[in-house]
This record gives sequence, structure tokens and C-alpha cells, in this order.
Amino acid sequence: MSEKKTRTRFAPSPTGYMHVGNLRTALYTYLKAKSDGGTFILRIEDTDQERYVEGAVDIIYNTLRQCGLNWDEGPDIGGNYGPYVQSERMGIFKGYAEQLVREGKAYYCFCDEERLEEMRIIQKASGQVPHYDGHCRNLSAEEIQAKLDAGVPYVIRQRIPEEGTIGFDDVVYGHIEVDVTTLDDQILIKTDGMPTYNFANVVDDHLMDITHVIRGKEYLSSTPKYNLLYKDFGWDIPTYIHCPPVMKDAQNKLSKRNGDASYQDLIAKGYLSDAVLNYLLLVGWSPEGEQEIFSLQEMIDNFDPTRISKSPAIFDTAKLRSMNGEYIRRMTPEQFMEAARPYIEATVHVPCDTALLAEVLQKRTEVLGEIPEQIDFIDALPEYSNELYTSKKMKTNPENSKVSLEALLPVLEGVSEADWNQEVIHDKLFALIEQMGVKNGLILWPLRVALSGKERTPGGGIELAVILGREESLARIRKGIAQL
RNA sequence: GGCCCGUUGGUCAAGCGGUCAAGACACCGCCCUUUCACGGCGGGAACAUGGGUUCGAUUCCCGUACGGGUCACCA
Repeated sequence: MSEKKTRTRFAPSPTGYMHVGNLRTALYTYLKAKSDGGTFILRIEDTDQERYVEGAVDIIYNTLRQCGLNWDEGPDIGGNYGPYVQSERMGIFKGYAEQLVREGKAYYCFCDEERLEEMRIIQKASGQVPHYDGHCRNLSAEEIQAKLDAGVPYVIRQRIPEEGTIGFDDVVYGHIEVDVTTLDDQILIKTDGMPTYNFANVVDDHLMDITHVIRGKEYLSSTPKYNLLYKDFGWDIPTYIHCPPVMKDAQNKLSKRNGDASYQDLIAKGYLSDAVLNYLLLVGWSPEGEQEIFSLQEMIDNFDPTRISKSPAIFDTAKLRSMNGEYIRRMTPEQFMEAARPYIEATVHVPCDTALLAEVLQKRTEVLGEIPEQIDFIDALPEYSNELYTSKKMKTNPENSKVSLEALLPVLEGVSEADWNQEVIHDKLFALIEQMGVKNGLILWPLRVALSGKERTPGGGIELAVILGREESLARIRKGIAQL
């Protein structure tokens, strides 16, 4: 049992958008480090120039920062184990590979693409699993030197043992053991002298003293090859924590193509960063107790990688929505006003009681981006059908609604601009209701419809009247009467 | 196809040999209510399957089915 201080790393490739599955891995990686009082490292794995996407690094930075997943070492802030961008580390890998070659644990391979391709075709045709056939495994020193001197391009391959098994322990999946004959002599150094991802990963993790490797389950099957490498070098094997994938549905993983799969898309739709992170925490992991809402600090205090689930989890937007709604309701009125303001201002261009509007909105908003459709009636009364006046529950219909509106109009006309607030309007209207001896709904339902022209509104008739203001409200009621 | 992994309600999930098999979201009903919502209460709904092991299996073992991953000079 080593007493090494926990060091974890999130090592994304800058190949485009950051989707939520990726973000969840970053979260777990961060939480593991922080819950141990350890160090969280950000390393950019950009060894593939082909797939490099401009701006992708900034997306990674921004996403992590917005989520509060601050790294202790990384490309921008440095650290004692730099550089933290893999492409800047290119000089160090080949030496390690050559060390392996000298020790007989790796070898030069001069096979070209064509031969490999042919080989694979033949293997497939004969029903074999495609694998490197060992053509260059046992070249003599002279042969190798001759080819090297002749400048024949080469790669360096890992020499997988002829027989035996190799096992490893994973925190999530337990002990896994495979026969080495199922492993391929994978390439460590490419023709261009660059390391393959797998090799760079092992070397970098070792050099950076990474104690816990947290990554997607898709790496589970290449882990034995990693371990062979660690053993060849005589390095300490890190603790592995493989995470199950986040799925779009039962068959497919979340993909970057899917609109709502990326963090930035969710934010653009009006999801709260904290809510997204909280939801992600619970996709594939569960706490010991029943708590569902976690602050980042609480996540750190409660995280236990042992409780990560083994099976894939489907990303459920409905659950995210409800959690987002929960977060919105937990905001202070000021915070909500702040968050809702852009949406309100984009939709409402006439003067209205925005404070009250925000107040009623806060209870009925699950996603900020849906605010506009809730309040689009404020600027202008939409065309609406008199059918809206019919409510079975309230026992209203166009006929009695007209009567109600005609009765309440003079009452409201009697309320001055200065008295135009919820208390006064409520009292006046309820006095009328009592005087008429009718149910609340008979008066209030028609009022709400007349004021909004909508089936659903972010508040009742009285609230809407205050939000819209005296003049506008009276005008809309008159319009309703005229229309009925 | 070989190898590896997985399978509890529609979804996320608890469970780690004996439970009336939690909870949350969604859904339905009721209550509250000036609509919807919020809040409160209640309801339907699950251990993929066949064999073992055991006094007893959702829990342990094996097979089957289904699903996923992986077999690149991609990461």
C-alpha cells in the first residue's frame, strides 16, 4: 500500500466539443483527487494533428472553469511535471521506446502499410482475428542495421510475451485477466517518430506521477497492454478506475453530433452549470445516502469511486430538467432575476413589473431558455380563440365569461394607478366575487384569459394584471368583452 | 468472429444470502390553488433467462439470450 499523494489527470484530446460524457469523466477525476486532498492535472493530448480542432483547447478550459473544476497543474498554469501539452513532449518518448528495444521488450518493424493491409485481408479471409503477424519480431541485428542504414521507415512495436496471462484490478470492474495471445504487438512509435496515444499515455502518466487513471470503459481492453509496458519499465502501476459510458439511448453512446450532448449546448439552452454538473454526478454514480443535490464541496466530501456503476447509463433530459428546476427554485430572487434578465429583456419590450414577473416565473421555470415562450404575451396580446374561456373545472364558458368581464371591468377601472397592486386588486375582486355570490374561478379565469390570450401563463389573473399595468390590463379586458 | 464488460420499474438507481426489493425523475389520481406550476398525499410499475450451490437466492457459480466495448502508424 503506497502512501503516495493522489494525483489524477484529465487528458482530453482537443478534437472538438466537450460532450457531457467527457465532462463527467473530468468531474470524477477531479473529485477523486480532491477527496483525497490530492492534485488534479490537466493534460492536453494533441498527438494527432489530423484531428486537431482550432479552439477546442479553449472549450476545454472554459468548460472546466465554468464548472469549477480547477486544475492544479496544466498547460496554462504550469507545474513541476510539465510541459502539459503532449505535442510539446515529443522529444521524450522515443528514448523510452529505444530503451525497450535494447532490452528486447520492443522491436523495430519495417513492414509498410501495403504489407500490413495484405496481411489483414488474408487473416480476415481465413477467419482469423487481424493481428500483427510478427514478421519483424525476430530480425537479426544485421538485418535491422542494414535497413536502418538504408533509411527504411520503421515503427517500434511492443513485444508481447508468447504466452501467459496478464491481469489487473479495476476499482469499478474488479479483477480482469486475459490471455496475452489475444494481445497485439502494438505500435509504440510511429513512422514519423511520434508516439502512439497508448504509449505516450503510459510514459506521461508515469512521468507525471499519476496515481489514479480515470477514463472511459473503452480503454478497459487495452489496459493489459498498458500494464505490460509498466512491467517492462519496472514502473508502479496506477490504480485504474474505468467508467461506464453515458448513452443517448439503449444502443448508442452520446455523440458530439447530437445537439444537446455538449455542455455548451446545454448552457445555451438555459441549463445551469451547477445543475448539469450535479446531474452528471448521478449518471453512473450514487451516494450512500439519499441526497441528490450536491454542491461541488459536498461532491468532494462524498465521492467514492467504489460506488461508480458498472453498467451504461442513458442521459435523461427529463431528469436533468427537473434538477435544473430544483436549482432554479433554490436561487434567491436576486440570483434568479440576474439569470432570467437576459431572457426577459429579449422578449419583453414594454414596461411591466419585472420584479413580480420574475417572482412568478421562478416557480415555473425548469430551463431558462423556455422563459420567452412563457411571457411572449406581454408585449402584445396574441390572437386567441374564445374557446379558451371554457373551463370545465371553473365552470366557465364564453357566455358567462363575458358577464364576468363586464362585471369586473368597472371594479378595476375604479382602482387608481397608485393602488394598482396585488393586495388592492385582490381585495376589490374578492369583494365583487362575494357580492355576486359566485366561485372565484368564474371571475378570475376569464380575467386571466383576457389578459394573456393564452392557455397557460406564469401566474393568475391578479398577478398578470399587476405585471401588465393598469392601462394595458383594462384595454385587454375591453378587448375581451368586445371579442365575446 | 476472438477477447473483455454489462443486464433491478419507462429512465437514473439502492441492494452486497433471509428486505413487504429503497429513493429520485417521468406517468396517473387526489388535495391545495386565481390557470399552469410549486407544495402535500397516494398509486401503477422491476430483479433478462435456464441450470446449479444453499435451509434460503436479486445477491455466489455455470450456460443461454440480449446489449456494449475492443481488436489502427485514432485518441
